[in-house]
Amino acid sequence: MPRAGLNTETIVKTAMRIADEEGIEHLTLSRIASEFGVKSPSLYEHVKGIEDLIALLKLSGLRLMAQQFQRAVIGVSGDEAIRRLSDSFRSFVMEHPSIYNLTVENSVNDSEEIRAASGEILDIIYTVLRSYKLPEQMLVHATRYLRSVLHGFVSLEKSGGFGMKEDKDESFALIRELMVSNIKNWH
Amino acid sequence: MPRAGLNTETIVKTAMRIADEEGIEHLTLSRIASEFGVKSPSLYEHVKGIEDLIALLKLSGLRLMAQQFQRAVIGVSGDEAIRRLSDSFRSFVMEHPSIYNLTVENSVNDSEEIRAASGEILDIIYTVLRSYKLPEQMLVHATRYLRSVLHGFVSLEKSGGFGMKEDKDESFALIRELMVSNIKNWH
DNA sequence: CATGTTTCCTAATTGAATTAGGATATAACC
DNA sequence: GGTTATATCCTAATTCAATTAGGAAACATG
Repeated sequence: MPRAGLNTETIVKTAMRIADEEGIEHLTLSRIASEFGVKSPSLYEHVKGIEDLIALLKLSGLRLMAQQFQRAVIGVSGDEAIRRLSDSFRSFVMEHPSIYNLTVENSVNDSEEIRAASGEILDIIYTVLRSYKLPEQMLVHATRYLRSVLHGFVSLEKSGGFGMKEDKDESFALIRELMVSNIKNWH
Repeated sequence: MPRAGLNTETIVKTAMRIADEEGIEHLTLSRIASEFGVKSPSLYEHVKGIEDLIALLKLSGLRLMAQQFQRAVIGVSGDEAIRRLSDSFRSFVMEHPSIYNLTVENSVNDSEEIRAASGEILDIIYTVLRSYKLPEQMLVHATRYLRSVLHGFVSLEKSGGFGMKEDKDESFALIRELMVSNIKNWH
């Protein structure tokens, strides 16, 4: 019987798809293996185990997020950069609900690579907000505010916390503009 | 050998403690059973299974939250009510990090009781914001804004997303006042 | 104290994660 | 092409959590 041609990258990609489409609770090594027509022990040649795989998913998610945010703010700054970043943030979470959840949890066990990718994302936000010339300490608070609003909105939206009625796009647009105004007039 | 005197309520309480103190990933029926000096099958006399228990935890958490929010805003209104609600929100999440996570996820499988408890919490927020006399549609947006900021801040704080440096209490106080101001001047 | 019910038990099943060790496909080299 | 080495995948077996079946003894009730 020929080999399946597995490798770490394809396993991570497939795992990401399963997690986002079917929910992280359905992500098992057996489930992934069956996707490739192999048995679960075969995966251990390519990933150390389920925890290692989850860490790889998290890293992959963080890097993808950093890339998308980076692209979103290329060539723009100030209010428009906040808008682009916000929309990009929301899109990422819509597209990768389960992976996004992984990226939010910080742990003392996180690898250097994961820390670096997280840091990169944070740097993008800082860079965007730095153009507003706030004092350094206020920059920290403003960044926390921006992150809180974005994370809060999209995770509540994702988890069905906003109910059916009333347009969520409208809420988001409104809140996004409120944020822009707040940061512009930060005191 | 005498009986352990188990009942649904004490099991839920113990489960809540284990989840919040040790993390939801350590919450197993065996772990709970060992806490009472019994074996895991014994628990099935009192809860239908682990999923049922989680649902009970969620309901219990929602009711506790509703109660604490209710108490926090008794006798106050307007800006001060927003402040009390915000602080109460943050305290709850600090005290019950794992249970809070359960309360955030909405599901089509949620029982009527869970929906009712969720609705009660939402009603408290609506009541607080209603005193600002916004048009009904804006009330929806403003509520979503308030919930986003609170949920966003406390979950990022809880997950270690804000790093070590800079005082988080100060960030929270600042952001809370910004929220108050935004709602007061909602346009 | 006799009886019925409830509570807790042991034993057994299922499914996921994991490890050990083996077979063979593929690669590397002569 | 043939030989050898390595990598990839396998089966078999272990552990642990959840669950179910069925039994025994505690407790409540009269």
